Amino acid sequence: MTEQHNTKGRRPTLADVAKMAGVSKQTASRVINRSEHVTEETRARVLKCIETLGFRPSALARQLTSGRSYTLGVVSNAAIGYLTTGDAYTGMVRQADHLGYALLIKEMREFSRSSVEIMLNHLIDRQVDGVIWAGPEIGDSHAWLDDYPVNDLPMPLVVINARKRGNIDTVGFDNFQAGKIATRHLLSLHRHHIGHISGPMDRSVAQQRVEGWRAALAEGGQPESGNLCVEGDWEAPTGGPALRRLKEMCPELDAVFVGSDRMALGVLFEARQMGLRVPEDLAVMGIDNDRQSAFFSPPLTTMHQDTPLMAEIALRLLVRRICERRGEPYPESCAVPENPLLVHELLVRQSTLGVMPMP
Amino acid sequence: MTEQHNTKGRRPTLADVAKMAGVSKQTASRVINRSEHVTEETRARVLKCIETLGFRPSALARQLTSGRSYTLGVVSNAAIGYLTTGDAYTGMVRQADHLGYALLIKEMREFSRSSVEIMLNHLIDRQVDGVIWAGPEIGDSHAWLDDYPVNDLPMPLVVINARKRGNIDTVGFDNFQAGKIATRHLLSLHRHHIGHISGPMDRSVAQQRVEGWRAALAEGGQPESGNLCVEGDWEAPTGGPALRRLKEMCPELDAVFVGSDRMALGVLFEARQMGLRVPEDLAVMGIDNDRQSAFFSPPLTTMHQDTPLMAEIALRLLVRRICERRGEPYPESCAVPENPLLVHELLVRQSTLGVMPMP
DNA sequence: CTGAAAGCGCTTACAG
DNA sequence: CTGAAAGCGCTTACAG
Repeated sequence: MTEQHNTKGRRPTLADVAKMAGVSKQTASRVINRSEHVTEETRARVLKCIETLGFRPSALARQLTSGRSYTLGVVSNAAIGYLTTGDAYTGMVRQADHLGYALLIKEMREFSRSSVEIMLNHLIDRQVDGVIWAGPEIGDSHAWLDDYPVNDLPMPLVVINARKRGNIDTVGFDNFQAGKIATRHLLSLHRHHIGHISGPMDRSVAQQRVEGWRAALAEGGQPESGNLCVEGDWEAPTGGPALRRLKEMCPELDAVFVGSDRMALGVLFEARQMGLRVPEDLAVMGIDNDRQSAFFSPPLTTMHQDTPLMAEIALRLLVRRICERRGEPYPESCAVPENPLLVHELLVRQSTLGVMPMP
Repeated sequence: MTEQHNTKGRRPTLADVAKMAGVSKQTASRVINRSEHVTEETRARVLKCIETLGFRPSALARQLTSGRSYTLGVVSNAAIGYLTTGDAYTGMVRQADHLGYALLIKEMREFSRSSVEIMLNHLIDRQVDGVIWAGPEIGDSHAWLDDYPVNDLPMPLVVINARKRGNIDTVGFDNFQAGKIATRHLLSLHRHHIGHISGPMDRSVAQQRVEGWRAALAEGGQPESGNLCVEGDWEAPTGGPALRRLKEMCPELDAVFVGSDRMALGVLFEARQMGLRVPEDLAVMGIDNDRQSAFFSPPLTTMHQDTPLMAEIALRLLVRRICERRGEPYPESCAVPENPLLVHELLVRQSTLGVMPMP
């Protein structure tokens, strides 16, 4: 049975155990917390009582007295972070479970200073041991970090998916580098008019990918292509119209680096409508490596992004910080670098290469 | 500032407020909890002290004494439920936020009776107000519900994404009906060899979709097609091989109802390889309405499934149950039906219809 | 090794 | 309308 009840009809408490075992609550507590200083005999007796009473300590009471909740706050923005957030949850939940923490999920829609404070206060009031700030960086959504005394917070905080700032722990991808590598790949195919379809330009991720693309163009001696940029919204429907705009701007367009695989799907769709052969007339590559892009038509060259891994690393870093603050040793698995910047991996498929991969 | 400190250097407590205002803790508490029985004058004085001290009540202490945590436990299986779970989170987080609850996420990998009990005990120990059992039904993962005294749990529980059983609150989709409607659509196109590619057959969702497909075939006078079923794993890579199998089993195959949009993408890919025209030679339809399927090649006919909505409804039902147990009125928005069974919507696109939708 | 006391920060009866 | 006391179920010093 899940619930044992004592004579009073409530859950058994430590006091019940102590009474039954004929010891003090303190000693019973020692047994539960595996303290050394208990006779083997006493321990056995107490354990037996715990067993027969079906006693389990109240996590709440423990949290209140010990100041440790084994709960991590996750602040996200489900409405906007949608896909990436979903993938990130996978990694965080898995790792939290592994390290013995529960995740307390809260959502934010608005990023004013006062909203941020309300959110942090909520988490402080619930005494979470640490916080992962997981909403995507939109406009100045993360500006508060610049002048907020983050180190005065009662718990450590790790930011994911945002630009690095100051000495605030941040875990994310090197989107600048990713944009560069993607564009270099297109350059290596001897394309001379390499356009870009970006995500929303108020997103730091989108900005960094654009910057990487421009840097590679300059490096490759084609800085003039740097104007061939049209803004999308990450989703498939904006891919097609953006492609048409690019074609208008530059009829010789022979390659496009698309800021997300989803928009790239829209581009491939529109290219077909326009009678453009991919990759012969137009090389197309995406970024993110959605799990379906290998089956696009043609299969999409992209940059693989391991979002669950990123989230796992963020969680480990957070646990490391928690332990450090309390002067405890941290689990070996939490020995991650201080400011990990993950890299995407180039995945070449038919949409740029034009030959079938081996079956 | 987030943190105000009293002279002792800790967060101010109710006692600090009471002392400063020259009232009892009880009265201070009344002000915080908006009790009627306080003089306007006293209230003002206490509020002022709260303000200057920067006092905020400890959520933990309140939970311990009031027996209410405004936290909902969500038990999922991120590793397996991946996409659906991600979409469901979106709805749950949004609705929880709206109703003033936080979500405590826990993951399960294994579904033995003892694992289930450990999980429930964890949640009980943390005094969650209610639980959403969100892992997908795999094999006998939900068998424990058949003989578990769910009503003896200290909190209400709502199951999503699983077969309805007994008087346990369940929220989900009518996958049987969805399979039927999908197949009827193919029948209406005068297809005579309608195959099916299912999800993993140990999943109740996959089973129900198969059953719906068979029921429609029987109803349409083509029961013999009921053998044309090949099992996939929900993901794109299994779609192609499954299509080849079906073609071997029945060279006249002229339509296929695919158990997920992702597998359907694999099917479309393979159909191209095989030189089959879609929909002329083979009508293809999926189910789920992934956000990209409108841009497949050709755009995929599918059944729209509003997973976030399902999750929202589950959360509302749970909050309703919580309030009912405590004899409190529940928010108007929580007046959902007792056992909502959501329906998919048929979305006809080119992969079955063969004409371009209006632009 | 073990225990009596105080405390975590609130709320819930019970009085007045 | 207001308050003194007890209690929620533990843990943390402090003694012995």
